Amino acid sequence: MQVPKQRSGPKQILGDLEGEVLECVWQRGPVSVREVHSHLAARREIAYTTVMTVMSRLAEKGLLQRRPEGRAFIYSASMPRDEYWTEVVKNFLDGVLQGANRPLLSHFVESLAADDAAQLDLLADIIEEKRRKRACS
Amino acid sequence: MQVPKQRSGPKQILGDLEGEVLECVWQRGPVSVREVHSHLAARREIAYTTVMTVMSRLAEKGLLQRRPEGRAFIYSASMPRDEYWTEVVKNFLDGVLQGANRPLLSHFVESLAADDAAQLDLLADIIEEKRRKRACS
DNA sequence: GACTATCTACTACATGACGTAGTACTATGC
DNA sequence: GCATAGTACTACGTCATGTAGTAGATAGTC
Repeated sequence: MQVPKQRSGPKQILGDLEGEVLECVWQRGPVSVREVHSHLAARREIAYTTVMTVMSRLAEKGLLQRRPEGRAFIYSASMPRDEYWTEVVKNFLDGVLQGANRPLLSHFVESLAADDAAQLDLLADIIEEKRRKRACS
Repeated sequence: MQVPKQRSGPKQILGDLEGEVLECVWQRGPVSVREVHSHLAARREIAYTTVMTVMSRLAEKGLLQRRPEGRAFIYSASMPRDEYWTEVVKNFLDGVLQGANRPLLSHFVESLAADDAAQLDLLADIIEEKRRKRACS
């Protein structure tokens, strides 16, 4: 039995191409449509106007900002990658962590430790802090 | 600037009605379409066949299982709520926690503590465990 | 000026997911 | 036979996303 797959990375709550575009803007921005298109087209065929439409829609959604420069628009991300992800995770966790159980927390810690053991230490520090703060109130 | 809203609860990766149906099956299952329909219809107008379709689709997706009983089907959830949520969160976090940073972790801990301070202790325990395990290897 | 390249605005289509729900058919009970 | 109950089948609308062509305007080059 397969649980429906959550998408990962910036694609989380965006379409695949949207996520790819956003990632590109984070890495290279401020950028024009042409630049993003060049970058994407290096790997596959995609029409210029497809890229342009997606960027325009992302701007409508507020994830990208744009300013005119000559005849073109220059796009930048509306928030840094870290900030975006913090918000995404925040929203997700706020809805889910009520009644978190041990297997869930266990998995969370494992995911963290798998990447970088320093994260575990960081998390432990944060928790100590919070518990200290709690003990004082 | 508003980050697109993540949906919360069982609705996370399902539609609204799908999530509601799944929740109903968890609470009352094994159930027939009629029972789920009665429960949902208590609060608003909804056609029997709408409920039936949604349940049928959830079964196709593998989230519900069904067995014939007389002319009807009896539906059950394919996995318990906890298990489902663990999987959902697992998939989400696996894609996101690479390069987790301090603000993100801070928020995570805060979300946890806001609900139930016991969770913080539980998490601290789990971390200690993992760090001990790490120190032994 | 003509031509070419570049860019956006405008437009449109397809697909899939989801919610919605009626109709037809069948089986069962009275 | 009639009424009820249940599924199969069917269909439609909306929305999000990916896809991309065309038209028109602008700028640069010859």
